[in-house]
Amino acid sequence: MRYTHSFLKTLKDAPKEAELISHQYLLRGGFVTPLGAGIYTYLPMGFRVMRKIYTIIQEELNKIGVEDILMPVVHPARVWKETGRFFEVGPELWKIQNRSEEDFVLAMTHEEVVTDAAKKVIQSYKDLPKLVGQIQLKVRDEARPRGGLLRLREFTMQDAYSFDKDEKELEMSYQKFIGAYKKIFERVGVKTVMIESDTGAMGGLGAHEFMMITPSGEDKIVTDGTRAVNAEKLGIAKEEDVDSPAAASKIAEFFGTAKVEFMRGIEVGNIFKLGTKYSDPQKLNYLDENNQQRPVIMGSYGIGLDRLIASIVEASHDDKGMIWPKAVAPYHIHLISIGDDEKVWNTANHIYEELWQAGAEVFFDDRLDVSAGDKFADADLIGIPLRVVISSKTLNDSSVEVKEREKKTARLVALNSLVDSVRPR
RNA sequence: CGGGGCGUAGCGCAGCCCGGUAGCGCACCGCGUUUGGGACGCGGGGGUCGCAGGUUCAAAUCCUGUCGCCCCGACCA
Repeated sequence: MRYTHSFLKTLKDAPKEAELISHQYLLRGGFVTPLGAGIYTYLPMGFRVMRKIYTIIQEELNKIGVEDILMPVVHPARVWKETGRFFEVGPELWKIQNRSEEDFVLAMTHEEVVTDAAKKVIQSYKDLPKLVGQIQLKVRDEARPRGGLLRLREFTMQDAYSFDKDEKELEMSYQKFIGAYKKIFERVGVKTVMIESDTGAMGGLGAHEFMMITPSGEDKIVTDGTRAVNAEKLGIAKEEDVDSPAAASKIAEFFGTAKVEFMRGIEVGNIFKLGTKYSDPQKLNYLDENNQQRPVIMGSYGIGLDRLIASIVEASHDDKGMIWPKAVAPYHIHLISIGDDEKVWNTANHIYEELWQAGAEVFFDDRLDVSAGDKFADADLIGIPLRVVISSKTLNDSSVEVKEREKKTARLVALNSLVDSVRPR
């Protein structure tokens, strides 16, 4: 893509509503733009990052046997009434009515819908186990959206579901997802810790969360160095509570020690052993080897994509802008031409075409009336991992400048070996 | 939902206290000079001052209501 053709517009000043660094840079860099509180449009740069993450998640889940499906965002209230969550969940569940005043809900999550679909597939122990998943919008009437992409009213989530015949098999599915999630977070460049958590409105037998540790996170974590737990599970609301007498007994009971540390994190993923929480009320049963009806044992597994994008920026930036890990960067290469010299211009255009043909995704700052400093500042802000600069300064020696976003210094590469040296492998 | 803050051009802000024909920087348009770290000169375009009432000869400014956005807390799959 050429800058002059792109829908991109960068900002020098961050909009005043943005406090978190990820929020500021994503707005300034033209990755997203707000429509309302907790509701965002993904602009081309941001959407490219979203699609990179989408693909990585799908690849890793497919590897453990998850099949991709796509469930609706508008749900007839029927299934939510079957499980009782229509009445239990509270105002976060976005309820709507159609013209006939029939109740519908917007997809806060998809357990009910996937369970309903599974009834048509799973009848026998021979139909188990099964793993399905999707990447789809979730809609929640959040009391307070916040932190840019950290807490949204409408967001994109990967959610997958396991169906097993007993808890032992569920544990195997659960472990598969833990493995896949660790690979996903590693590939997108986010360091996470897995902690024990409450099951909340999801219900079930147990749950874990994947946390990226950062002071800007809204979740609180207590750890003794080996195990970690969501502070809310211990009834701890803030850091000072860790030292309170009320918390002491719970901490001792959970960890077997009083020496614990308090941290903050962003919850980028969560996994639940649902058990029969949904299969019981929705009557998702199977016939076992002895002709006995048994409820299917379920698990659910989710990653918030928007939140993950914000987390990557929180984890990887400097005072000039974002620094995207290669795997999720909107483009591989940020190509810049300096000045309006004809030879520079022709060379840059030629390189642009060659790089695309070589399989590199290239963003070309082809503006002729913009100063070098302006272009460098934009490149640093947008944070594409590799920068290639074409200017008469180096072109006279038949070389071009190449610089990694995370490095301070550039290197010169011979023009005739450039494409081969910077193409993605 | 409680507490606090803010709504003036795409973005950042001043003007409001003390009412009198709306201003600055960035961005944008034209011409020219520039081009290795957010260039310069000259000339331009863009605003129902969030919205609705009220007070007044006159309201961005004062009063009332309302909507929106942000932050803290409660809540949070």
